[in-house]
Amino acid sequence: MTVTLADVAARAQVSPATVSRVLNGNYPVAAGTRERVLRAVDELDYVLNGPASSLAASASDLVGILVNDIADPFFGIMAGAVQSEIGGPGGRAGGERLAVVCNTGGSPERELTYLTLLQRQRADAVVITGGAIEDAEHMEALAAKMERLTDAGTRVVLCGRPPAPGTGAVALTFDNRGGGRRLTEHLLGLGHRVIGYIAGPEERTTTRHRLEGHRAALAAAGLPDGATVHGPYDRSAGYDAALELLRREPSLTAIVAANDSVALGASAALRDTGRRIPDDVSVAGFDDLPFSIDTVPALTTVRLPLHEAGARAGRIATGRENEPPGGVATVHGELMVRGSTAPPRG
Amino acid sequence: MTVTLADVAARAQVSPATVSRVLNGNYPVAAGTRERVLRAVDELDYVLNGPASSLAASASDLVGILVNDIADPFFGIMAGAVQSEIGGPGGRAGGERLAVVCNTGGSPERELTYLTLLQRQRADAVVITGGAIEDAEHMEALAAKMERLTDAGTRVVLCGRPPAPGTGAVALTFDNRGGGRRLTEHLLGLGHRVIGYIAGPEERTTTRHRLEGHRAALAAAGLPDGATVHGPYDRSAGYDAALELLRREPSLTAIVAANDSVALGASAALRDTGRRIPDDVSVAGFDDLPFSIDTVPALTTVRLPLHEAGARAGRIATGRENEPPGGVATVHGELMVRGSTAPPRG
DNA sequence: CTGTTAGCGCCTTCAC
DNA sequence: GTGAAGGCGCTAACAG
Repeated sequence: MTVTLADVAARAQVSPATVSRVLNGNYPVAAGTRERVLRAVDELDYVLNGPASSLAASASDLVGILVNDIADPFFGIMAGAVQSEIGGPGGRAGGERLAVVCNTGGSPERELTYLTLLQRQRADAVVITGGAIEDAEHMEALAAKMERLTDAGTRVVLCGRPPAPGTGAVALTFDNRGGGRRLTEHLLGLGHRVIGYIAGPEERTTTRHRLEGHRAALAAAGLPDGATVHGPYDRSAGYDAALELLRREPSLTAIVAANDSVALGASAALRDTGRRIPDDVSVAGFDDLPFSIDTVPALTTVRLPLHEAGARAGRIATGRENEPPGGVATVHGELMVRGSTAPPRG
Repeated sequence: MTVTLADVAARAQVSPATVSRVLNGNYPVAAGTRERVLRAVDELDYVLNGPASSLAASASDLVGILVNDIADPFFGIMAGAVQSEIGGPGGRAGGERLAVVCNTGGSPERELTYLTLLQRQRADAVVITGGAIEDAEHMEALAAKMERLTDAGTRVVLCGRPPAPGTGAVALTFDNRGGGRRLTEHLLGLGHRVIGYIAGPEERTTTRHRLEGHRAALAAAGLPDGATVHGPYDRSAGYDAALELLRREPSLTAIVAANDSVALGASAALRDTGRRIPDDVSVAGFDDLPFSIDTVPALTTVRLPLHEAGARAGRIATGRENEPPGGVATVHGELMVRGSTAPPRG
């Protein structure tokens, strides 16, 4: 008993094709006819059948967005930005595209599964956010999957992830290495010599690059690698890791965290153990999430233009912006020096 | 070109119908046959055509989630929880649902537009998060739309929004009024008598209920309404509003904010104007977002079980949990007393 | 500018 | 347990 295009056509006394043309707006239709059709649509309260259109046109208005965790503002900001740019005119059937957000939880299998699901939906485009997992087998499977997607006409854009050559995917890479390096250079410049590092999970490009940047700065200053602890990118991991660092290196005067959430946890651990920031220990994060400016003292960090990057990814994904030369663009971070870092005592 | 079900059938030497049955797993198929089919699927790298299945089966595996702003953890947490329960990857073929997250930005029109888009996709279910807009015309249009959705078999679940009687939608309502009341009672108990209130945008149920709870507590204590400023639910609005409150009511000893982000901004304003929290002014928020425990001092607030509520909404939306009696359940908040509130000086 | 004619790829009664 | 047909609702050539 659902209303179909044919019903609308009958009521408007035109052919189904004409109704389709009016609804998709990509074909010339006489104003009077259009008027009649739209009125019929309204009167019958007709809603186009998406699956049927997609099947017939072999194209859908779905855009997939892969994120590690949508509850994490790092991903939420990018996802929101992508979304804000994928709609608008130019698309089919009113030009309204829908964002399918997929939480991978950082799991390689789910990443692949979601891409298959998106492929099944014949998604118009896919934006994959966040760093990649550095497992040879998975990388290969992922590359194959991305290649199949691009072959099928689905635009694939990596946002905050290194390029995947040969897959046809466009990459907006974050300069995690450079940001990590500048951050540590800042601490070295303040006079710190014993710096603990709380890294993210192993086997992730983001983790590795930020750590490499940190160590590059140390090496350039003639210093050896400091104590390092790995853990998830969340607050409680930062808390635990800070305690561990303090145990292993009681003389440290600064802690660099892999991201702001981790830095938040580390700060709490320092406070809970009676240390003051930055008087006793300086703390720095990465990303500059919104809350970072409101910590006390405000967090020194590296600002990543997450919104801008996501928006650009969305535009490229929907063909509203040309892809960067070579399909790769690097997005740089900006060092934000705030109150949580200061010269060491003594 | 693209591999279809028929290709798989040919390779496995069975009929298309059999392949369909294997893939959907809902009909008995001989083990040997299934084996052959799955091998063919694998060899041909076949991926089901979602739109085609949806059309034929007149059902899709898409679940819509409406949020005001996915970059806001309040919504991100709920969206993530819904997603974790709707049966994404991990299950067998057929039970894999995708979440379509729609950012309404709090706009009534976009809310309706997205619902229409979801209806067009023949979404399996729709979860609408966050408070409702209290505009008669919009409420009516929204109710009509929800009714049409439920009539078409789409389950509609409201998460953190008052019930919409007669629409067939299930509601998990937040007890904003009760939470707001308990929070203010806490401040009154500490001895505060001049309390400023930073409310959310007008014409939203969440705003109104929290404010009503606040005023109910004041009234019960025989106190008149205090100074109130309305604004968006974000940090900068809180900053500005706090300055405005201080101007209008220099003697206030406490500020209650409509939510934690607003409280964060208000706190910053207090600090920037040389006031100490809670010594000079107590501050309280609402929601207990993850960052709230890490502010200094930690924020007194009302904890809303966002994850639990979202997860439950997801289960109800996918029929894995029965709907509550009468289609309505109230979710209560918990007062979290922390360091940002203390007795007023003097 | 508008109607006619074929499918798009799959699911789903029916038979066997 | 499996195959054969019909149709889901729409779009996209073609004509006219």
